[in-house]
Amino acid sequence: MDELAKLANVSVSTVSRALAGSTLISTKTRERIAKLAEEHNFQLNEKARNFRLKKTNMIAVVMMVDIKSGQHISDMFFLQMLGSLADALTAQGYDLLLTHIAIEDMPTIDRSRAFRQTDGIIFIGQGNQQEHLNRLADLGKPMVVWGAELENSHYCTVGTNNELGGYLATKHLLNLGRERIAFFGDINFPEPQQRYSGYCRALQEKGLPIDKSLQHNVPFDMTHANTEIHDLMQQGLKFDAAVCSSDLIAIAAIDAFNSYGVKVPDDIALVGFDDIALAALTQPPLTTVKQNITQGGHVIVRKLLAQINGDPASDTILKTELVVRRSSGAW
Amino acid sequence: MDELAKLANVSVSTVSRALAGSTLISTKTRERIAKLAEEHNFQLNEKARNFRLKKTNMIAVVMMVDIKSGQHISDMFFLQMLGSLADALTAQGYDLLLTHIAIEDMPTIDRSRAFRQTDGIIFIGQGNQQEHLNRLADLGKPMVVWGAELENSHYCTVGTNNELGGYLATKHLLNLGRERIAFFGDINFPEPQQRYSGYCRALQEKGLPIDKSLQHNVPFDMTHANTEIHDLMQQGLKFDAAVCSSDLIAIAAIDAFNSYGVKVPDDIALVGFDDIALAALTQPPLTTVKQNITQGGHVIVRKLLAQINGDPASDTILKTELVVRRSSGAW
DNA sequence: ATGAAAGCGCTAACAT
DNA sequence: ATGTTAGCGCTTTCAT
Repeated sequence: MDELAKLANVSVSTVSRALAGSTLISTKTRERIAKLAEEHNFQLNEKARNFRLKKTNMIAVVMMVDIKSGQHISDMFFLQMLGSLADALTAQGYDLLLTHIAIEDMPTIDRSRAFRQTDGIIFIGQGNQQEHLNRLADLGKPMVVWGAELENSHYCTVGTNNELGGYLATKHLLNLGRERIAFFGDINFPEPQQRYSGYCRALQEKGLPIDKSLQHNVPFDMTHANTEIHDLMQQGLKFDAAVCSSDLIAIAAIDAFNSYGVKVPDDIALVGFDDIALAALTQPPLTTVKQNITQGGHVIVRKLLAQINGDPASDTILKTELVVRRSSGAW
Repeated sequence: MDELAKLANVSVSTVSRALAGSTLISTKTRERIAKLAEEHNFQLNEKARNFRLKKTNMIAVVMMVDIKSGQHISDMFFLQMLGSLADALTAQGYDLLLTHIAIEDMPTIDRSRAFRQTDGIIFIGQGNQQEHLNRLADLGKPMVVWGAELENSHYCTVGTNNELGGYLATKHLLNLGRERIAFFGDINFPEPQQRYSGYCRALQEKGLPIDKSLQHNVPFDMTHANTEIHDLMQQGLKFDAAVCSSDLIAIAAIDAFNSYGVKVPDDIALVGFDDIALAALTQPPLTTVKQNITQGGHVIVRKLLAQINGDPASDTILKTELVVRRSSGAW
């Protein structure tokens, strides 16, 4: 910048202002400097700028990783969300710092570079870490969490209407004449829990009892989910339909059922959750509750930037709908 | 840090050195300062540090996005790789800056913050952008590309033995008595191209002719792949096996085949590529060429850090193997 | 409309 | 073993 100033026969301040597009500088000088910068391929030093402005123009996105499985909370869904966030952030001039954190390390996340070196932080999924997330939010860091809206959370959440999703899925199966409907999803986690609430509401509305033996805490990781559902079949669990807390769980279920000669949808009708691209191409294709990922990513970024600008940000619950394909036996 | 210095009755330099663990400082003082820092919850200002050291401790990971489809080059595989890279980088004290770039923007990537604000850059997949990648490498930026090793590339590549993978897949099918083997993968891209070479070698070894009508430039995006394979079936392409350039293409193929009443593996035997977690749970489960993603991520990071430290980094071709499951009809 | 000068928080060469 | 000092490249207040 110093060199540019010499070349243009002005001071560094003028160059700085010109490059920043300040109206204090005459249009002529501004253009002259812009041209020189271009010619000499001058690149502003971002590190110095960030340092001076105490900004980073970076947002951390945290993927929590399960200790046991070593797997991401929600594979393909997560990737699509990441793409959507990357797009939305780029459009706003922010970069995306991706952080891979084991759940066990959550207590010390506020000391991590990812936390300190960014202007805001996004969590995709809150796991069962509400307490830690509350603590972080109390530190005053701009923060948005994708997932279920919770009663006593101190942070801004954006998520699908999980309760409605669970309700729609279950009602769909009930309308098709299924009566013993299993629920596969870990209700110790907020999102599956809300989906389970919707499941219960649909049953109650129909005057059916809630049979707790039909709910199973199947994990999100598809390999482990598969093992778990195998075990259930082994134990002789009887049911004619299942609501799954993710599409990958549904896929894991189809495989487990096949091992026991149980056909989807004839013997067991299935509904998934997410509507990832894969859902349309499984055998059979999945009836599933759609989460609007693109919209979700954009809303998350909007809420986060609002906070960075000092504005309050309210929770958002996105609309959802059922996508009917063959796995539920509707046709 | 100024405050800490006052509290400890030493100079800032002493604090700086103590916190950096310099042996110049007596153990006693060092411990005293460490304790004070802890007590007062002192956090070193990374922005200032990075500025001063002209380092960022950040590595950019670029995901190229296809203009046409708006889809990532290779969904699930990509996510697993991302996780592996995030782990390896974190272990080395680096953060991961994720960049989502449309292929059309490759010409200007060297002006992006992602490029200028990081100590190194990783590309997952080189698409057909070899020229641009060469140009970037010539700029002297530490850089590693996951993908095929190419004759005239100026950059360091790490990748699977694609040729061998294609060979193993094809030979496996030939050994099972299949003779009209299709190849699904876009050979305008280096990796599918090398896999196709292996395919050709296996056929030639067996004394069979290369029938170009059996090779089709099916895209990586599974939805588009599905459409494409539908078309091929419609056109009445006759074959009894297929080597697919990714597991997702294989899954898309199974769905397309099912629409025409064609059964896998009875009517058509199938081999995929990647061995993503999903491959074991599709219907039928996929025989596939395994890419060792975890190892790949670690090697990429090692090669990149070598470059950052000024050492030369050579290309690496990782071992690969065939994982046999039901889709190839071996049992 | 432009320039001079201070300073962001840290590190490191140089001095003691 | 510790302190003094300069300076990284930029923005911005204050002066002109």
